[in-house]
Amino acid sequence: MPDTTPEETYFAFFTEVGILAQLSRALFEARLPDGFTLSQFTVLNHLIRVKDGRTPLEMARAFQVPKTSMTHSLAVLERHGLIRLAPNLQDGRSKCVWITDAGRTFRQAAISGMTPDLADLAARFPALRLAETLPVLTDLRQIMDQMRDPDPEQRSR
Amino acid sequence: MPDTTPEETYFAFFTEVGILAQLSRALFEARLPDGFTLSQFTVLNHLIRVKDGRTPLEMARAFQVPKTSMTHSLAVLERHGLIRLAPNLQDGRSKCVWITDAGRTFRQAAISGMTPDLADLAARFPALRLAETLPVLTDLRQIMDQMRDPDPEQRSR
DNA sequence: TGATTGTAGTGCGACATCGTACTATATAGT
DNA sequence: ACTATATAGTACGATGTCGCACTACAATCA
Repeated sequence: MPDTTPEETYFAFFTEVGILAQLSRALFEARLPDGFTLSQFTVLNHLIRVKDGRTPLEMARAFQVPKTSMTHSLAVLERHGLIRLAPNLQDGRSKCVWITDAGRTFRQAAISGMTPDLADLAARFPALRLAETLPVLTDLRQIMDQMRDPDPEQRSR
Repeated sequence: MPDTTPEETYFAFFTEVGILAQLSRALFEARLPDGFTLSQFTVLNHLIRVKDGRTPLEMARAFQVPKTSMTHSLAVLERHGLIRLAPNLQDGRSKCVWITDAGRTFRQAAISGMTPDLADLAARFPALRLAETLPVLTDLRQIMDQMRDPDPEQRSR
């Protein structure tokens, strides 16, 4: 291909990333019970991978979503008994999010359900090729994270 | 890091891709007029990059979204005069989607608006590093595309 | 301590996404 | 041609996303 400007490269890159995100979302959601959402699973996963006991706002920031969206996701998860919202003893305005046993079970079941799909994928496309790109993706993500509007207010995204 | 299974690599990869998609979406939408959506811009962009005159269903498949979502996006774009829906002479059930001059202008303006952000990004993170990952992303996307449920019905995603 | 300002979470409304069910047209089988 | 089946698009309703505005509490400062 002829000359490609850096901007065009970024444009193409984000286009691919967007499509891949959509495809993987579909893949994952197909393995979740009924109408559970990827965001809901992602929250549960975060509570285990990172740590639970954090506040909703901290989690909203971690996921780059507005806090109102996080409120909604947490409400759904709590309604299903997958998390528990406890008062924050350090801050009366705030809360702490804890995953329940049911939540752990749910997450584990979801992961078990997806693993065959991922294995299938890995059989057709070597994970090593992906592993090579991971550092690039991570670095870019961190840079974009720093660049994003440091708006101290409302919006987290 | 210790042993990593291929499934874990895929899991981590999709996690990064998801976050990057979210960050780039925010970046792009911040440059679109009022309440325009990334999906709407993406449709316009597709009409120029690929070709207009296609049917809504073809476009829904290209974007991996359900046809009802495409109906909605097209309705919004048509209401704003950015596209035109013409009857399909080859198939009375169908339609053809054409971009209007206003649509071309809108897309060009949107791209111009984003270019500085991308240039800014490119200044902090070399586009070349991204370019190296592009073939991997494209290959994976194509494979996932082939794998996806060839459900002849309803759902396109 | 009282007043001001900042922050965490939520109620609400607008809009996007998408599954179900329906209509209109096309295609296949006889 | 006639019937059965498949397909393109849409109306509608349920739910997710998110901006705005509000309340409760915290932190700062005099």
